[in-house]
Amino acid sequence: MVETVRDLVAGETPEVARRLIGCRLIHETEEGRAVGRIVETEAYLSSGDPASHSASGRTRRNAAMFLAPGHAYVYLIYGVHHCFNVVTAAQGTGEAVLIRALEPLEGRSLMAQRRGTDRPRSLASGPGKLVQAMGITSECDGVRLFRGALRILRPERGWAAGEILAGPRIGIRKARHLALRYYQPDCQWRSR
DNA sequence: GCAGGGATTTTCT
DNA sequence: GAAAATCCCTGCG
Repeated sequence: MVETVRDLVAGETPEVARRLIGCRLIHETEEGRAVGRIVETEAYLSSGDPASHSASGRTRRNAAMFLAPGHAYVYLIYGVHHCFNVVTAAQGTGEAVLIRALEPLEGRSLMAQRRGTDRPRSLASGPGKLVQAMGITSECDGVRLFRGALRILRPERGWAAGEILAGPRIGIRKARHLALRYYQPDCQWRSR
């Protein structure tokens, strides 16, 4: 039985990706507090996964991916957007779970302000969107997600996940045959 | 509703 | 030189 977030993120990465669905991501800043429920994730592994940033070793960008489980890995993609990951596996391994979409729970007006839109479905339905909505920046790269301003909470007591499916990851060319994306088919808040 | 293209950093070939 | 774990705007139906 998983009791804490620390336990949760220390397991096998694909299993962690599945278990993060339903957990909440919270960020408290001077602007206010924003909370979202994780509804879509992707696992990135350290071996047999050429799509993973850790596939060709450690660089300055991916260094946080090699920290202990429960750290954040935030990186810039396409030179424009940032993506948020939860580091998994043992320190030095290089595995993580990309958070792809959130259901906005608290601070929706703050999210709308940060996103520049009032459309609820556009607030956090994509990895770049949720980073913007939550006010996550590159300064969050490498922070621990247990007790700080940015942290993960387990699902509320009594909350139950619906059906969770695994399928190909989005936006990659390599390793398309691996079913490492986890999502709820009936969820209106996922990216697609 | 859908296709196409631009923005712009990091890394690898 | 090109591709990449993306998003938004435009143009066209």
